[in-house]
Amino acid sequence: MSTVSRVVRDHPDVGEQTRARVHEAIDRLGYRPSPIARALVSGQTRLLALLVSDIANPFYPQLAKSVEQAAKRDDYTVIICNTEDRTAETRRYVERLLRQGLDGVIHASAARDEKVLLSLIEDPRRVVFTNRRPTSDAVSYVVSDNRGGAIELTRHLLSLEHRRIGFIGGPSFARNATERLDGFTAAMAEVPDAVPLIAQGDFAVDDGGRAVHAWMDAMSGPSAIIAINDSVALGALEALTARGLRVPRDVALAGFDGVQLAASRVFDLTTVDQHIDQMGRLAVRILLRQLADSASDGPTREVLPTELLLRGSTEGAAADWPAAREAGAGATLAR
Amino acid sequence: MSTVSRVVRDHPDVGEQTRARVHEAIDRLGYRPSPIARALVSGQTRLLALLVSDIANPFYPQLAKSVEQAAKRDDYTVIICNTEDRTAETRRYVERLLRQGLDGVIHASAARDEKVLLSLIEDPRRVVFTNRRPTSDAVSYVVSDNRGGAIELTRHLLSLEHRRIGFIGGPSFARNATERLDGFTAAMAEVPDAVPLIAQGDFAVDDGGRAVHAWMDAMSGPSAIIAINDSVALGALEALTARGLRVPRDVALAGFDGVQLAASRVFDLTTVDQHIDQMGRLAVRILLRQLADSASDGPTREVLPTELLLRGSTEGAAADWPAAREAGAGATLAR
DNA sequence: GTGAAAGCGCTAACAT
DNA sequence: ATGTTAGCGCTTTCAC
Repeated sequence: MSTVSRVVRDHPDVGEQTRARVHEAIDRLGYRPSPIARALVSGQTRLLALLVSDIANPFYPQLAKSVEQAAKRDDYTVIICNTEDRTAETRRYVERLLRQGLDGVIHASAARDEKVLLSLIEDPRRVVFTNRRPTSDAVSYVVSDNRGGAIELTRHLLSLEHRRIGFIGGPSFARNATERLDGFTAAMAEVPDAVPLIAQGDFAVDDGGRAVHAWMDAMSGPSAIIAINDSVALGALEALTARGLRVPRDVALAGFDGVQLAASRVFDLTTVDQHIDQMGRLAVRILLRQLADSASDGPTREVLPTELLLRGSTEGAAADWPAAREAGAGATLAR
Repeated sequence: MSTVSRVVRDHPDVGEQTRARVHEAIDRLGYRPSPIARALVSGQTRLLALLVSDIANPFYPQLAKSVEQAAKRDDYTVIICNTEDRTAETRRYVERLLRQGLDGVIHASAARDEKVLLSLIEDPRRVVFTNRRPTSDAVSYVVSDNRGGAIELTRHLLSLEHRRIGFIGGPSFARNATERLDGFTAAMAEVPDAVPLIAQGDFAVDDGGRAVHAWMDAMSGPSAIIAINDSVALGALEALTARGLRVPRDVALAGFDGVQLAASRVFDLTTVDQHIDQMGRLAVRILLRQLADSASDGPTREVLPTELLLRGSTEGAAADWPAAREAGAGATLAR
């Protein structure tokens, strides 16, 4: 019995021929070890949780796909958990899954739940943060260079002679949002007559619309808008369209993330590509390494470069504000 | 020990005061039963799998959300599995998860993998199909009235005087696709001079574009297009836009599913609403009932009514074909 | 009604 | 190098 166990797990202490005989018997009987029994004694289930704030945001399915693919190569199963940025949800999921024998967690939407998660898990090596940088410095993470990406994008808009630039931000508890805002602010400060307009949002499509309407109602609209992510940019595009403003002729528009949808000709949205797949794969690799090595070297911190993807929504020449504001019909899309 | 077990599971055979004493001890010691040990002996893990063909198709995240929410009310955890419509993936997932003690499966993308799944699971009461109707009649399902929805949509287009109507279909192994095609064909047959144009696709965004280009290249374009789902409609819209054709003025366009994105003003897409949330909730309810009741009444078969959502992409009057085909600039969106 | 004992399918420690 | 033994934390007979 224990010999079988040794063979199955490729333990060295087993004779050549014994191993062969056991292997023969195994696939003759169609024997499969029970992960449950194994989990009971070893405490390892090969289950990972991926925490995301909103699976309906196209960014997360893309991330989930890459995480899932990377994990399954090492025979791990990924459970996607929708936190909606609510700490209670994080707690519910993690408490439950921990009892189920969860091995590790990738948190792609660290927010106010960061401390709860860390205290629940106890061992910080069982967690990797991604997308949003954690505040704790005892834990590994893989994030994009959000600040740098925002700077690059903002400078591009400035180079197009935009001066009044609106930034539709995210919630202050999300580090990716604050870092992007920070980059925006820094880049704007480099140009004397640049006027930054800042709106608060919540990563949701509707937030984009709200911000646009508020600006335009106040007759103080920007000539270019940067949205905190591609979904919000979509909401902004909707609102602009509804008000008869054309992109990019009346208002330039850019997003952040680089979701596939943004590349669609219908949006043709300039955005900052996060290389989502790479980020997901790397997060998995780091986590699995930490789970395997008992050696406790410090946390791994990766900041991936972003890539500015120039598309039609910011194309063309300077914007002289206030933008032409013919009401009514046919809003034209990029190009 | 066994008494504790009885108390935890609300077993009747336990004295009033004993129960009280045990409860007291339980939350004094902070005792939590181990699902793993429980699974080892009972064979039940409260784990469900949700099989989907492509999590990046916005339809599935929406479905997953509703399934997940419904399941967690009964303390079940849902694992989302991306099959990409490949039987091998289904087998991999299900074999693995079964060993992990999977309790049940909701398959939202039944395809060529149907038989494999059923043979792997053995007990058909552990499976519920949704979205795509299965061929087996031994198993429960919840699907929309795809045929009826397609008929209603097609008739609407016909009532707008469209006669050449294109249908961008899905793969023949997907029952929802064939049922929709069937409805389309039936409705077209009701009108003598109606000319159905049929293209094959694969539920992906690109398929919409391919079909449009093929039709338009052949100079035989339809005046209205029905896409097999909202994603494909997006692809079609892209392609139409690229060719300088305006929706709905030059070509009317409609989708199927009712994903949130379709409601966006940027698309303003007429579509057939599947009531995704309701479908997901119902699938869970049926599955959990089957898992609980050992009584083996036959499979439950639910066909939910769809709802035609009229929006700007099919708005307005008759289309006289061939559509105006000015090349070049500014494609205008609906409204 | 309650406790004792066996055992779910493995792994780890120990003996051989 | 291999077999034996003792659990992992529960549920389930089976006595009492």
